[in-house]
Amino acid sequence: MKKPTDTKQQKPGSKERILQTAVSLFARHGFAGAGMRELAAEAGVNLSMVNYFFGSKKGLLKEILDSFFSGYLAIARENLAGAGALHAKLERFIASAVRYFDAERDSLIITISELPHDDPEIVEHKAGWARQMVAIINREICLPYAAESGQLIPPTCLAPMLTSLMASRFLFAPVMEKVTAGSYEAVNVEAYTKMIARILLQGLTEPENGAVEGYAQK
Amino acid sequence: MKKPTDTKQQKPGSKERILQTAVSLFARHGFAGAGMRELAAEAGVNLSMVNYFFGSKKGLLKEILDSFFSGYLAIARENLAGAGALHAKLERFIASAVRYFDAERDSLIITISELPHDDPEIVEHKAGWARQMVAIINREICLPYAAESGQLIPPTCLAPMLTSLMASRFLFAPVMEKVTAGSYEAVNVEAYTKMIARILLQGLTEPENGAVEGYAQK
Amino acid sequence: MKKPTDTKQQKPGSKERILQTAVSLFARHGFAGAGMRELAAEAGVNLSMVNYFFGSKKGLLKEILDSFFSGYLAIARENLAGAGALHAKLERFIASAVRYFDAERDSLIITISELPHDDPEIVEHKAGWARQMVAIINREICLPYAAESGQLIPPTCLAPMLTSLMASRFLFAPVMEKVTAGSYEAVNVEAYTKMIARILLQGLTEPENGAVEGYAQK
Amino acid sequence: MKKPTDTKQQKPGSKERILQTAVSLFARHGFAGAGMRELAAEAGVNLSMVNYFFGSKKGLLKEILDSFFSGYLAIARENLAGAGALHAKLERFIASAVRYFDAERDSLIITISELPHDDPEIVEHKAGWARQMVAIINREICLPYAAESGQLIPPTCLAPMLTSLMASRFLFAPVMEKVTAGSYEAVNVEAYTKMIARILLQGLTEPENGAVEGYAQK
DNA sequence: CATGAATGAGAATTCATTCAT
DNA sequence: AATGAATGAATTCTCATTCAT
Repeated sequence: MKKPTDTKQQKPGSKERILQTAVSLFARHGFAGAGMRELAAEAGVNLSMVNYFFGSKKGLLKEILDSFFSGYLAIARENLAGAGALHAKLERFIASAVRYFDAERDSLIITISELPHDDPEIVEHKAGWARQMVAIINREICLPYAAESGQLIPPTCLAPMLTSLMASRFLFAPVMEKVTAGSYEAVNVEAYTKMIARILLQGLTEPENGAVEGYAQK
Repeated sequence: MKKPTDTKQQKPGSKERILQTAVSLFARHGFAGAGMRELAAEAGVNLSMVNYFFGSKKGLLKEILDSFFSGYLAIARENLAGAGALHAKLERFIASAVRYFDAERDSLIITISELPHDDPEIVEHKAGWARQMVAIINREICLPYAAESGQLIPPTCLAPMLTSLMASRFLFAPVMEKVTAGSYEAVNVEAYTKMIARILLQGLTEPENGAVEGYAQK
Repeated sequence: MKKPTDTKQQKPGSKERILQTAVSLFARHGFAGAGMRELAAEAGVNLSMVNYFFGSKKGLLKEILDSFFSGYLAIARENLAGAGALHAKLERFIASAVRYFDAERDSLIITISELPHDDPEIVEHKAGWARQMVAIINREICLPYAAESGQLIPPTCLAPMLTSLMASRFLFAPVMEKVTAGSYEAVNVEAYTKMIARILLQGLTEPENGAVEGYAQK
Repeated sequence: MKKPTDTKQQKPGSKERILQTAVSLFARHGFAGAGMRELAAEAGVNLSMVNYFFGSKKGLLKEILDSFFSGYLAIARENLAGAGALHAKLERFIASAVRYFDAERDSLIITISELPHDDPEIVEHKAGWARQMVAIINREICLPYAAESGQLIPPTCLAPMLTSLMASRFLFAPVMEKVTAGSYEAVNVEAYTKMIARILLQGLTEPENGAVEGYAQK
């Protein structure tokens, strides 16, 4: 029945298409605000297929969260673990994470936006991932930092701070685009990464070197 | 005939009660995820009264956003404007803003969580407030900072960064509470404020003085 | 939206204003389709006033029906009763009735459109008026006509026919205006009256004289 | 799995059953006055099925209007087009149309009753059909009649007149039944058709032949 | 006369999900 | 793997009406 030459037949990859469409839709309307009818229509798939593949709407959300968290966690592990100066590791981590956030904007938005909501099933799911993340931050940043500086920053504070700071650009994007009438993207991701790294490592005061280069000013 | 104080009416403050309940409910379930039935029940009010007072569910959201944004904006104006060293003003602003975020946790969560969603009516509403905030940040922080350091940070980047950083604790709270099994609040707001101010002003490296005091460790 | 000479205080005649607004509103949206909120707003009156004056929405409808029917009945009585040739009386009646329909378009539309609907309370109300109308038509048209021609047309057939025929222009107006793109009114009421009288008295065949004068052709 | 003897199985034809029930219900209560709950209950169908099949309440109305108009239009085309004397064609048309109106009473009532209401979406829908009807009336009646008699009757006047006249019996039926206490149907459809044809072709005056036979009086 | 708050039922529509095919 | 019909609860919002002031 399958005709590979038939252009109308693009059935292969329904599951993947549902997932991608869901990511886009949940990011745009929020999880609760997105409808499965719209999802099915936009993915070009029969409505029942969503439940067939993912069990339920929540199942879809979990898969998206899992995918995002596991990627984020992997980046943290790769860049923060091992030997090396703390500030160098942090710089590497920020660069990788921001690049990841940029590539997975929609998943990031879903994850962050759904964070405060209190569906117990979902909260526990997120907590599982967060625990791992907090452990890494604690081991690789907080403890070394306390050792060398004497200052103790709890990882349950630092992890949110770091993540929020790096995510800010993407969370606020839709509004900021309206504010600047479209020129928001003028600051590219590399410049954005440098800003964050500088602020996080040196703070806003006492700049030692010149202006950040790499982002155009219109 | 208007009496600002409580009158002898049988249902004192229905409108106010609806608003407060909505804030709590939207923060817990998200705007789309909250139902007006539940809202009415929780506020002890007839379902129709919501529409009677606020026109629609969106009207309710707008009122919440307006209230939060106007307070945030006022704090920015009060603490950032006028003479004084940049870092001192920033420190003041952070202290006030975090205190405000803490007092208005739910409204903060609603505002931040709804930021990326794309209802045109709401986006434009938020953009109006954001424009004002960006203008202040630009005038009071970005421009002075560029003058003294030569570094240019666009206000459309800095405003989200600042806000996200200060909001992180509250955004992640429900998940972090699960992670630390309830001891998240052990870090009090003052300590949190100091952390943010230090990071923002001095960065994570080159600590000059001792550990942050003021938050207990269990 | 506001008349410059008129102040906000236009309270005299609230009842009358409600009635006129209701006529217009019911004609536009149908009785069931019109809302009392809209009515109150359009009449510039507090919602409760409608019930205060008319008891209920149905009471308002009854008053409108009564007003229209009584006028129609009076015209029938005035023009059909008494001596004179049948065709002369009919001609007079048609002229008066069409003029009346034209002046009371909205009430006519309400009356005709609500005719088939089956609210028992309203049906009985209408039947009361219809009975009187049928009696007149029978006495003044059907019986004389049967006497002179031998043909018996039941008044319960003739009354609807006459009324429908004369009302057709007004019933179909909104649609016909779209059909002819606004030039529907080019045929004025006098010409329309003559057409109906001619058709009713002589039929479409065997015309004896020239074209109807009095309506412009674009 | 199918049990042909199972009387519980009444699933086939849900869509058709909804349509028929809607016709009956809209005719009884008017479009706005009819509720979809009642419709679903009466059709023995889940409430959601209405939207599933017809998209919306309006969609249902459109389908009813389309069905009625297309039948009416077909009758006009079949009976009025082609060669033959005008009066003969008219007589044929009236006979067919009245028979059609009789068979589709409810749809007729819906169509006529909703004519004056001003939902733009519906008005345009109706205007599309009316345009076609007017064109036929013009080509097949008005123009030939003007040619042979010198009298010009605009089709936008004649089409409503004809339709109203033929519809009068059905529009007024519920009220007239109350007036005559049930004997309204005594005048059967054939007699009614003859009356209309006679009036339309010869008028009420100058009867040449005897009384109309064919309707019994009980 | 007039108002504004309040009510409870009901409006149409959409929801996520299921099931038989 | 895929479809379309079906379900029943839930959605937001509007309805006509009432009542105390």
